[in-house]
Amino acid sequence: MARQAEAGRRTPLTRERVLRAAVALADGIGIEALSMRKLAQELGVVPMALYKHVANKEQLLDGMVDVVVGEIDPPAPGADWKSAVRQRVLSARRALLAHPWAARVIQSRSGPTPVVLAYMDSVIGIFRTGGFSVDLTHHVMHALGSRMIGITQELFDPPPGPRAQVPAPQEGAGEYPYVMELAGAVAHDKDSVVGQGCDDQFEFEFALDLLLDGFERLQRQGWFSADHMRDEGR
Amino acid sequence: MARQAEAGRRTPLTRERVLRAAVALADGIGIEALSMRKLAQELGVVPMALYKHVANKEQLLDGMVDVVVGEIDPPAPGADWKSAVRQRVLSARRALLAHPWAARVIQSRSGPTPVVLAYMDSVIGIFRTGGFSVDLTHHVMHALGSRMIGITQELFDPPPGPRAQVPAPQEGAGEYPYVMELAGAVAHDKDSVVGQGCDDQFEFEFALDLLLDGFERLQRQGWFSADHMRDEGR
DNA sequence: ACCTGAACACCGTTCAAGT
DNA sequence: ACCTGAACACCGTTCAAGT
Repeated sequence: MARQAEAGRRTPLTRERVLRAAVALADGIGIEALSMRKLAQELGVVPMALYKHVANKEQLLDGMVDVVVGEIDPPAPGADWKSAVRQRVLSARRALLAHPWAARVIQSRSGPTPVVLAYMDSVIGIFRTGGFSVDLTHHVMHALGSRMIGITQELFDPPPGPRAQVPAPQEGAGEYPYVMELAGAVAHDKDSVVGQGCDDQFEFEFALDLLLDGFERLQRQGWFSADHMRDEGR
Repeated sequence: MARQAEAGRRTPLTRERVLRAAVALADGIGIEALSMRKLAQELGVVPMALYKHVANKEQLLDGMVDVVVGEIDPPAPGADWKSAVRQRVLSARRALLAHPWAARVIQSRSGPTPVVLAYMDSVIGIFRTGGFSVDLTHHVMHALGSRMIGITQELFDPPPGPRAQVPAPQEGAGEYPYVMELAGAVAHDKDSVVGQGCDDQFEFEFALDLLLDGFERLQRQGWFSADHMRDEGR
């Protein structure tokens, strides 16, 4: 840390350097612990110096998201829409998994940065050139939601340490019979993988493929949203 | 506010009263602005008095989630699994929409409270009594993710004010051609609803039904996860 | 034994004073 | 003109002093 601070005093501060340091710091100490003050310290700089390169903390977080989104592989040329989308989304997931804070930060943003917008544009483009109507593309993009960028929308964040999200077997066995049945079966299934709960990659692909298969079915049958609207009002 | 503070001094503080006040305050001023200090002030009480009823702010947020989840309608008896799940999830969505901060707070929790666990148990129960295997139930619960509790997994939070998430038509028209095409079509489609962007309810039900239809198909064909595992390792 | 005010260790950001 | 230290207006929570 002392060495980094010293290097920081030599090399001039740039937006790029600020963002990369912020990403590394968040990787290290977690996003909640990341503060302007600590980031400045890490760069061997007075806190106010950061405000020359980012307007405020919100803009810092935007920039950090851009760094992570920049790590997503470019789209594979010449693939059919289904495997192209699949590949893109799974690559996004890999990028996000490398930065545990990224999914949460992306979701806390109130709007997309140009970099994120470009990513979305490319995914939309895959559907459109794959034969999807504008209408259907619109709805499938909503259906993908943040899964489009590799985010698993689980109900609870994966606990950082060893799994202990479900109450111990004896307690709650009567109150939550179905939860216990399910938890028991999962534990038995995966007892080769010590301490691990569910196979998150499998679950992610399961849901993704379910959606992609659904999209394919709708596209083939020429689905159009007007067919499904319930009355004039909408 | 002065009247509330006075009433607060009379009525003894209870966990219930603290939680209800916190929910009302978050509804009013937003979750970011909710602080232990402001909540205490609203109740006409010194900040430290709150710590008699909630251990810390995390536990306060847990309690607030429980209040919202308590507003979800009980399961409809005698319905088939598909409409029972559908009804439950849409009711959860109604409850969450009444408290704009709720979805974000639920997702920030690291584990389920007993109240949330009971909700999950009831949804799992619908699938199990509807003929789903433990295995398939496990995977469809993951596929539903937080949609199970009515959360729309959009990439960005719905902007509070009038929509302006996409850059103005002239700028970025060349850089994001597919985004612009889609945004243009949506704007044209819904120009009866002034200022509104997408029909969030329609999008939510579109994705939900896509998933439920997929679940039904898998259940009918006796899907089993082992068929789809790629190698021994998992 | 209970309650509570002051204090602690932080924040992000402003701003005026110094170079 | 630039840079930066001190200050402002907050946090959640601790803790010792007062009743």
